[in-house]
Amino acid sequence: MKRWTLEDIGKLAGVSRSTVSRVINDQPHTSPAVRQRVEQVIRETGYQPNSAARSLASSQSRILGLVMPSILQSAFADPYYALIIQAISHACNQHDYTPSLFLFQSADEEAKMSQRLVGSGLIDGLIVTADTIDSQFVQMIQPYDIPFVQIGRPLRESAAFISYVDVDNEAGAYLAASHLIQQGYRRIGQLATLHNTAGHDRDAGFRRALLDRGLPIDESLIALSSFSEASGYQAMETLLHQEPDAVFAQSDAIALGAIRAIRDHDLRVPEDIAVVGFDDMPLAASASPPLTTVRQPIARTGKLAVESLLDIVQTSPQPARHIVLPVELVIRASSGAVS
Amino acid sequence: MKRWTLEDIGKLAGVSRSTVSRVINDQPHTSPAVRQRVEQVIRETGYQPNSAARSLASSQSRILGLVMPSILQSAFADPYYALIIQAISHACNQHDYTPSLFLFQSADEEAKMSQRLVGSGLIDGLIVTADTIDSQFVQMIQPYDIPFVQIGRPLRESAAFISYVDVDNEAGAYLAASHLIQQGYRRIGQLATLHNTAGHDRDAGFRRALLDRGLPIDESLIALSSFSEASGYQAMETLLHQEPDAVFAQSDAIALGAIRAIRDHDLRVPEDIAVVGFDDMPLAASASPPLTTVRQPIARTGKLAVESLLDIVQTSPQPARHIVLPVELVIRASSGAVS
DNA sequence: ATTGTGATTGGGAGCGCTCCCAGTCACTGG
DNA sequence: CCAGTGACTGGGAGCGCTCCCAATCACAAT
Repeated sequence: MKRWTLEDIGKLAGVSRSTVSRVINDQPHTSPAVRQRVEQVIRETGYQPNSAARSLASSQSRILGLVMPSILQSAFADPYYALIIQAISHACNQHDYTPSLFLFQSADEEAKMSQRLVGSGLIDGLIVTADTIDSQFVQMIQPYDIPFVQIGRPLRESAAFISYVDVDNEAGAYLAASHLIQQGYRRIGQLATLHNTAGHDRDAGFRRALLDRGLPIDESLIALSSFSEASGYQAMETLLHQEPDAVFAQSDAIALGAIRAIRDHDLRVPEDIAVVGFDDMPLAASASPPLTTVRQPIARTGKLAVESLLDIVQTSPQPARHIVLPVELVIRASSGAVS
Repeated sequence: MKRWTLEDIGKLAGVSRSTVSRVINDQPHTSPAVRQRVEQVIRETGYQPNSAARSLASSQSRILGLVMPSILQSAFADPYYALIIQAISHACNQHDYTPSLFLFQSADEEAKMSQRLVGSGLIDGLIVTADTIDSQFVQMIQPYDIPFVQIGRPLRESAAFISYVDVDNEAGAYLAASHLIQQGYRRIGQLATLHNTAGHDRDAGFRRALLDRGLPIDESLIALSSFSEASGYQAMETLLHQEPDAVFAQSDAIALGAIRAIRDHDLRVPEDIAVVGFDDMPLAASASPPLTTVRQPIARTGKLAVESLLDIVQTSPQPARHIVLPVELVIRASSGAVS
């Protein structure tokens, strides 16, 4: 299978390299007749432009980097990442961009790779799921003027200069907690992760809901967890000593772990303890009992991250944009509201 | 931050473009003194070779494609994929390659993208997690002589000409079933997925174990599932009617779903029904009860896939290589062998 | 018929690298 | 002392595209 070049195609179609290029790039100034002939030849030959040559000449690679810094290592198994990766991949496909993956296993690897990442022109832009460590990684890439957007609000004050896409974690947690309060629960616990801004914001929303309804905030009812099922299980076991009548888990994985812990201690959900999660993962609907949770639009998040990034890549520098997507409460059996 | 070129660096170090190139690519025929001076300048300037130019001149992109065809869509949330992606990413980092992700949402997208994928020279090689649909995708890319390896044995007879890395699914299932038999269970069910070769091989191992011990194979004790927790739950509910005393689930996710179903029906694991899974996902150890399962070396699978692929990329055509990794049975409480 | 206008078209000049060959240099052996 | 031998080094010639400008052409206006 021969490797065709623009010149070859031009020769076959009886036109010049330039004209073929115009046809391929959908540029104006080509007569319909010529265009058609060229397209015909391209179809017949199965010609594909060489991407290296394109990149070199245009200094655009049409590759986007998807960066997940080292901290996430353990949490990476959370289906959230699978979904966000899927969404980003799909958006890239649609825009004829290629997503490349950069998972760092250690700070060293992170430092070494990020140099190469931004200096070599390999990628046109970066999507960073940063969380806690944005400080390091983002600061490292700042000097290079490479376009990037974060998924999730950055922790640092530099946030104003950084474009990001996030969901309204605070409002979501507020909804979740309010719902529990409305159901009549009073000793409402929280399984919190303060590792990242999502965790902080959810914590803030939780507290605001309690305050709004005049409930006291009992710190002993807040147990720390990380974003995993196993960790949720452990945190819930601790929390059980405080005898909560309901619990807001900062993610569905945590909630599932909590439910397992509750049941292992011969208590029932929601009769003894109601549970609300966050994320609305596919598993939430089919859990036992079906999980009341805050649905966040993961697919939209990924899509918007790609599209914002492309906007920045394709136009000149522009002010940072901050997108915050709404969330909604999905009420199922685990919070006692439906039988 | 200036974009340096080889020529710039050469000028600064008082040598030619070619010499700098030799230093960067670790080629011989450069005096230590010169080499050192050049390296010094590179360090000071933070020079990074332009990858587009490199690719164009060398016709090597140092990018590897990771392809997950459309069928997997739904199953993608299985932590297996997160782990394999992590392993591949890590191996790529180590070898200075960049992994790019190609997830196809539909057969159309698959067809359209795969053209671009193999024709444009964007990638040096492909890792395909193919399963059922290998027939289509692999056949599509065969004509282009692009190097690729599959993860998981191909279904088709063309298997002999395709390089792959797989785990010994048959032996694993055999171990699992034998273990149950040895524990004294007799009505042993299976939650099977026949979607891919892994499923077929596990089924084969399961049957061989029963035959070897002189147990009858009762088809009504085999329920079909796909690779998800929810699906495992449903399949187990069906299987419950047959009153098995033990069940082999073809994946941990399925096993977890099965356990949930069993408990929802007020039965106990392992007292009423013993459960064995497959994969040894992180969750398996911390499940309730901890899950007896077949551990497969996912990280090694990914690493070997990358390394086999690089072997093919970097050397001339060679016979297809078939790697089958061993698995081991990890005995925990869910099979009744330990309290 | 002549000039002007805008839409098309062709080709030169790179993009920054690798590959290859020819040239340079210091030594060696005859 | 000179050809012969290596180890180095420099620079030409692309890789296959995009970008830009000059050239061409058809057609309308003068």
